[in-house]
Amino acid sequence: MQKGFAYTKLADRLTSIAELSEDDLELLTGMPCTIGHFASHEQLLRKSDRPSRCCLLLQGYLCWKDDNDGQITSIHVPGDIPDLHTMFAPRLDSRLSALGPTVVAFVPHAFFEEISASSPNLNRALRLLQLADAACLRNWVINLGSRDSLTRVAHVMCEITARLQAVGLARDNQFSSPFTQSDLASACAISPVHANRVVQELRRKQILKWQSRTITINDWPALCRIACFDAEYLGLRDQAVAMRHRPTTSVSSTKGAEPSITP
Amino acid sequence: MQKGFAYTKLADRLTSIAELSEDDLELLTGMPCTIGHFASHEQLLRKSDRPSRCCLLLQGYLCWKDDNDGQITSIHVPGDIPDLHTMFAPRLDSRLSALGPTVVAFVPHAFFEEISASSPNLNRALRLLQLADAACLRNWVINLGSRDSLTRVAHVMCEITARLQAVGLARDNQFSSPFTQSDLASACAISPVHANRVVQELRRKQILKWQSRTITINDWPALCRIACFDAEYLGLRDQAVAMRHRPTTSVSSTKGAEPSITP
DNA sequence: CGTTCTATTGACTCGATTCAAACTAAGTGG
DNA sequence: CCACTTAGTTTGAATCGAGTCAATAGAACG
Repeated sequence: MQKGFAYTKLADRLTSIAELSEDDLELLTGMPCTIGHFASHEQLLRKSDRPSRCCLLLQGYLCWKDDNDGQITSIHVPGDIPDLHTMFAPRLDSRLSALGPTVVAFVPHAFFEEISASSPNLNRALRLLQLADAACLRNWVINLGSRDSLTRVAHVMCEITARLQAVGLARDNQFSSPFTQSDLASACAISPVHANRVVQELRRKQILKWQSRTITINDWPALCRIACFDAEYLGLRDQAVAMRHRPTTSVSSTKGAEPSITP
Repeated sequence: MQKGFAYTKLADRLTSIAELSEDDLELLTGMPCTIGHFASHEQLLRKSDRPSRCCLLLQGYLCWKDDNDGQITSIHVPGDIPDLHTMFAPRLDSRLSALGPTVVAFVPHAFFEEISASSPNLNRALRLLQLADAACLRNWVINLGSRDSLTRVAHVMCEITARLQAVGLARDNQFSSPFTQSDLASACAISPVHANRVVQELRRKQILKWQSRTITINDWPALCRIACFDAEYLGLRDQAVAMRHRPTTSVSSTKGAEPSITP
């Protein structure tokens, strides 16, 4: 059951960026994995680790965080494989930590090697997954480099929302936010105090709500406008297509409700 | 002659990050390319382009620059292939421009596909080249996100120096700087005026000289200290090894002197 | 039901931006 | 070869966005 869940998450993500055949999806069902649960701020990978498996995020949020200053350099949502690059270069220069409670499927590097060798489609999809991460990084540089704090925060909100939606979550513009305002501040490279003031401004403008660990985007167009957000860099295909193999389910209900997997 | 020059640049760069056999190097010599010259601030790739070839930088500097705000997200030195990712996803989200006059070898995507298929070593080397770019991006995020202007500028200086040295340039801690202080400012996400003040501070502290389009690092250890620079993220192998197939030449003389290639 | 983590508020400070002007180097054409 | 033009660098003064510090309020958790 959990393995089937892991399969679904990966399939959703890969089909959001590349076209896969029925055979490709069939190959994915053979994915071996073990499930791991992590508490908020727990570290999945440290700088010294030399992993031989990847982390496929199933539920919650992960982030890459610099060892020295705690700067968050990327945020990941279910379906992502934040450490896919460890297949080719196992060296790490920062740590992978959980933002809120998370569920992860550990998949041996070997599996991805196999499917890359067997299917050109899957090989391409995995490469695009890596490129999407790189594109996000470039966008993150732009965000920190040339936008004021309000725009930055809005942009991070937009990115999270869009990426969740690409894998069938947050369809109603609402998603769970188990992370703190300090986490948001680390992502936007502003102080926690100022992050709070910006969030309040977004609330005052009726653009979003953030209460009881849930964020609701009330005015998506306005948020995008403030954020200068253009989803193109995410490399997503037509989103309707992306969900084709998986009819709409209750997944889109509030707080990122999911098949419950408890530790 | 020029083709041989292009071969050398690529070989230097690839051996700086991966071990290659004699056969691998032999394969590289078959690289087809056409040479292109560009003036300062000229654009090699625009957002709308869908290239079928890569740019191997032979001389000078290239940078990726955001279309909207001009933020520089990465800087490239000879031996780099800034647009290697266009092989897999030809979409661009920013523009590739020259920082100062540059010489570039255009290499068809097909060539890299061929050598990746023929040699696992080369395949790995090219993947590492992409990963090194991603690591630089992550580092760039940290630079903009959590360091003050002096540290940022120092860090960019360190990165350029280290990357030049990895391919046998700037061995005497001196290199040509055809870019302006405004370019440096765009890279560090500070105002041109402030960039100037920071450069002056580095000069006053006797850490570097910057005159007649040449930068000389007088106090490398001090610069690294200010910059919090640790070259590990560049993914370089032992630098002595990297240059093994190419005995020291006059390349290391001042101002990045090179076999002259004129338009 | 207290402890702890998170969010909120106000006052003060500071790094960096902006604007404007002056200065210098590097081309360009007569 | 010099006068003119243009691009780049340098300087000072005023301003502002964001950080810091410190104290309070509120929510979550055992």
